[in-house]
Amino acid sequence: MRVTRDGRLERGEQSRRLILRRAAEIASAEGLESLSIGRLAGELGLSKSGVFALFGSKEDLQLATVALAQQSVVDEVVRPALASADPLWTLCEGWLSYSERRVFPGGCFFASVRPEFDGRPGRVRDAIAEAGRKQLSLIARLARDAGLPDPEQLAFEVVALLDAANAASALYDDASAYDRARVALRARIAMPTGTLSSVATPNDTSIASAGSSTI
Amino acid sequence: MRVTRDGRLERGEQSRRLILRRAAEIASAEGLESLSIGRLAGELGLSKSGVFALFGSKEDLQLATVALAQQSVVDEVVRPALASADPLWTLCEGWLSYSERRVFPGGCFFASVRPEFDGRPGRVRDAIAEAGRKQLSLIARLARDAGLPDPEQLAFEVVALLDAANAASALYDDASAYDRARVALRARIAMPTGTLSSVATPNDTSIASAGSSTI
DNA sequence: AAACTAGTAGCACGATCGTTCGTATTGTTT
DNA sequence: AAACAATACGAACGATCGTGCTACTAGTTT
Repeated sequence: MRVTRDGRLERGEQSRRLILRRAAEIASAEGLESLSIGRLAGELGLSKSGVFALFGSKEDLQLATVALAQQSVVDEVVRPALASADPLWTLCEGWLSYSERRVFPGGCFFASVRPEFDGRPGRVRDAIAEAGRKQLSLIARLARDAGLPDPEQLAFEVVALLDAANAASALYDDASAYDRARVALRARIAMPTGTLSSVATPNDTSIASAGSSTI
Repeated sequence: MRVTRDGRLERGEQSRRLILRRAAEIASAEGLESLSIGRLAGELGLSKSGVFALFGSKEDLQLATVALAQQSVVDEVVRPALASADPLWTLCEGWLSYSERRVFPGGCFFASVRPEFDGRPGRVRDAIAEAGRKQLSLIARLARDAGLPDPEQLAFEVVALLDAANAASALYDDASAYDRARVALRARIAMPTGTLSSVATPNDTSIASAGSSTI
């Protein structure tokens, strides 16, 4: 048994994190295919073969990038929402803020890479689709918990509004799209006016355990 | 003055059409950057330099591809809608059908290429953004003509639903997304039940004159 | 101290990229 | 007939792509 972490693995993980952070930035702005190993190495001052060896293949690098983005959304949006008093609204508002604050420079990572891969089969497409399905089912579950009618239909409409705000802000540099989305969302989701309860039980279900096998 | 068309130009236009049709197919499924001149030439049995010479540069090829896709949407969706009795609903239904029928194999061409270019400045991005703005303003105008309140807000929501249906069907192979969009659209747009009037005056305004300088 | 392991770099490979050049072919104009 | 114009091709360019191989360094295990 070892009481201290392996320094080599630790160094590797740190390098992977550095690379993946940059990879997610590039992918959110220009797509997962514009993400080249040589470019990553050049921008980070590393060797091409070194970056390659840390992931084994380009596809595995893309998969790890998707996993990082997913984890980022779970940590910064999903978990706080699940711990709030009005999870559905908090999730929507948190997601809009997440896109608006440009945590990734191109806005929502998944909105950027989705059209690129929805046409070609493979593990990357499957990972992206799985993330989207989780988002949809989570919203539907929260809508059902909130007693709203036809939760699946509502989830579809909510995701549509979120994505539209992200797309419009990215393409037109028009931040008012977020307000349009908020207006539409408010009309469909009951929103608390004066309740402020930041403490709640963070009951993590299946959502929080997502994509950590590669990193 | 010439009474007959120049045979050389005619041959060139035909080649350009052949190439652009294929280019739009590839781009709608895999993106405008996965569109390589060599690949186009190989799949069509042409020479790489020949394809290149017909457009002058890769960027001009991409611009011409965008223009072709835009013209296709105008011809198959916008024009029939403007000539119908209920333009707004006909536009939405026609657009959904256009995506669902897979006129382009990847679904909506613009939904596929938008995220790829919304992060990098250039003429291609400008062309895509301009097409999106035209779509938005057309829907808003039709909503205003129909007497619906807050046309700009409605246009935002309509486009959101259209895009979401297209995205879901492409990523999940789930055709029911189109029905979800129809349900949501029906709730927001008055739809005629028994009126059938296929004849109307096709008053083309600014929409029909789009993107024909390159071809 | 020796054996082993994970990360990192250098170099080279075949393939493909966009682009350029020279040239042949075909159609139009004079 | 000659001069010109547009399409089309083949070959080659420099650059970049993903990947494989070899060697070196640093950290762990025996």
